[in-house]
Amino acid sequence: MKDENSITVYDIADEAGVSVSTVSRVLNNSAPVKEKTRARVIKVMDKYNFQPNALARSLSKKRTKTIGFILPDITNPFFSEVYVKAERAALDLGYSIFLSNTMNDSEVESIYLKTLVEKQVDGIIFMGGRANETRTDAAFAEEMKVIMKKTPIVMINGEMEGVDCYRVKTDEADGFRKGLNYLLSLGHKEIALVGGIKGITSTDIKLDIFSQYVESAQIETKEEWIIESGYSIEGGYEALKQLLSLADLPTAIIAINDFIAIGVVKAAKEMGLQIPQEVSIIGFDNIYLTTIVLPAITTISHNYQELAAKAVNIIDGINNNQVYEKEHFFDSELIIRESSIGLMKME
Amino acid sequence: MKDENSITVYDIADEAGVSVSTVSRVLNNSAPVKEKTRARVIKVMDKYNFQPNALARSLSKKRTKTIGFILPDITNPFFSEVYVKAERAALDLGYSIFLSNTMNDSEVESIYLKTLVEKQVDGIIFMGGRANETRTDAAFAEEMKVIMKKTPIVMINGEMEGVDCYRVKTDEADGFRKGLNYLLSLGHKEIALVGGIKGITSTDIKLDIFSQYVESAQIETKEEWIIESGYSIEGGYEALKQLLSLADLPTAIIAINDFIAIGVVKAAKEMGLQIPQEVSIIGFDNIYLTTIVLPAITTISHNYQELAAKAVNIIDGINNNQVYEKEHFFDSELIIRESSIGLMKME
DNA sequence: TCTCTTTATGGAACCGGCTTCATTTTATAT
DNA sequence: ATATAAAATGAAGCCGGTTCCATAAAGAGA
Repeated sequence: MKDENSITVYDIADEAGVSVSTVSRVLNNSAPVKEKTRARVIKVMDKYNFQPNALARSLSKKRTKTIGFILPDITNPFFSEVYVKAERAALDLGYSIFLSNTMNDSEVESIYLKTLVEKQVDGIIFMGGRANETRTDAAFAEEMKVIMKKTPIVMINGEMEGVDCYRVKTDEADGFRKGLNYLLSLGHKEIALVGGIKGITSTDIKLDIFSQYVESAQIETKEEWIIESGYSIEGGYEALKQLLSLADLPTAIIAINDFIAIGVVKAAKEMGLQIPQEVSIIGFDNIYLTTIVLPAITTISHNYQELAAKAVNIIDGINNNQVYEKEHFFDSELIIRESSIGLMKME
Repeated sequence: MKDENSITVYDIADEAGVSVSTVSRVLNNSAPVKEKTRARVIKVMDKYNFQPNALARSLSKKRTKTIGFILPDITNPFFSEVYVKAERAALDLGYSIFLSNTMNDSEVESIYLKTLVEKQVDGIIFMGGRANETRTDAAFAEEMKVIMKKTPIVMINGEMEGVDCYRVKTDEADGFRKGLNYLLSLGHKEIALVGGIKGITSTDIKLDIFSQYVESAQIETKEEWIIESGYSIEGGYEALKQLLSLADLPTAIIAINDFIAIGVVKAAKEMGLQIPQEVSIIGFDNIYLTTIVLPAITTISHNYQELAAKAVNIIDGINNNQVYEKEHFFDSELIIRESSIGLMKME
């Protein structure tokens, strides 16, 4: 008897007195096998606890049932929440996922990209980092294009100039409007927009909508109330301090994302500003942290589940010769919690 | 010219006028190649943007440069923070990681285990879930043993009865003593222990130490102050409510982990109990959430970096025929923040 | 210039599956 | 029982690398 750890189809075939073709057939149910023969083969497989070597299979099938997922930082709940949904969808379809944290290091990003391609992944899902900068360096776009010839790339909530990959995304414009409309419905008119970085898709979209509301006079704002302070808790923290140094405050703040909103809440608490009694605030993304801070933050929720599942489905589909649209939008939803209240109730 | 997406060493060899052996040599630097020849081969490779197929390489080398990482939930910062460190260590050694979220579903866990083995990973890192239940079902232990014959398994901060895999772990006993000693040094004596589940290693260790302190009369506690309420924020939340229903309160609470501590803080805020003025609290793990709540939570920090790196190094080493101890301990550190203050200052 | 090494290179088998095509076996119809 | 169609199985090559072994080329010493 051979070393039990390297049993191959040949060993199984030998002992069962059949050919490897037959073993392969029972393994994959790829063609009819007489019941008696099948039973015999299975018995031998069980005896040795046979597990086929996926490398060999993938090599010949040219499919690995593997997906690469690239994101900047999995400890960031915004990314991890999409990731787990994607992983679940992948599991259902029999895929495993190589997770690649780039930590926003473009060199690391390139290394991972290269590795994933060498490992013959069936597709790559890209989220955040360089993948959602509106403008990107030409070299990187070129890199992506070369990969796309061979491996489908799906971008989640991102857009990359000059790269025509698949994109699944929340309709952020619509979601942002939902947030704004909610504030308006509460009677707010003097609104600040906090957070973001110009040149990043998710910021640009929101800035744009905000301007439209201002132009149509639905919102009254001031230049100093639009604070471009990134995407982090610290960014929100600093922004509120900055706001508090001004002569007059808005009655409501809409944050670029939940981290910013959380930072604002944290700063408010430290500086004795009451939320929502003195200022209402609304976030974006509905990461679970919004429920553990006090007050829990009203926010806009993505359809994580659908979004992630779609990304995975596209990759699976492409590998089965299906054809997909390049762009797919998903709904968002207003999640009302405690950080925003009607203007009347305030103060 | 062939389809540019499936260039092989044979194509390179042809065009460069050498044999595949030579191409392989320049690819791996596995044997000397005359400078002129090497240059010629590299030139052709560059021309076609050649990327070797890692499947084929792994098949023949019997090494995949791939690690499987199994944990219950990557959205949980406790796990994700270790994960990213492991991923970084892996990247440095040229490994990719298959991340597998089990969501505590043992069926999913088994599927992943099977898949990872079929994909021929060079090793599996296991964290949480069934992997740290002191007692586990025999079938699962058996499953693990079969895998271990072929694939090294490293457990992080876990222990599984009857499974003699590699283990890297924080010295939780020592860490917990650090926490307890700190509270004592602040003058606390009446202390509650909140959270955990008996039968899980990290709980059992702490309960044990706590008892020792009680027996040696360093701590005065009551039966009702020891509340086994799991590992979640909700668990901490409920536990504090329970404590508040009692006739008398401890002056300090030591939580099984940071989530519990955060839940306690949240409940305290809602119920008007001042922390740390009325009760001090200390957590365990040093997840980053401890810094975003108010008051920021005093806690015990693991040496994530070292822990994760060790797990990866062991797998890499075993694959290079090195020999390692089965168990490796790492230091912890007391992180003093604002949730605990001296007994004198309280009230 | 002619052995004797040393260094470079090529040929072919191998890693462990899958798949096409040919062949044998079995079932169906006459 | 015989011709014919259908089902089951086997043989061999392929997927794309690596590596051992043998041969050829280059360099060293006499």
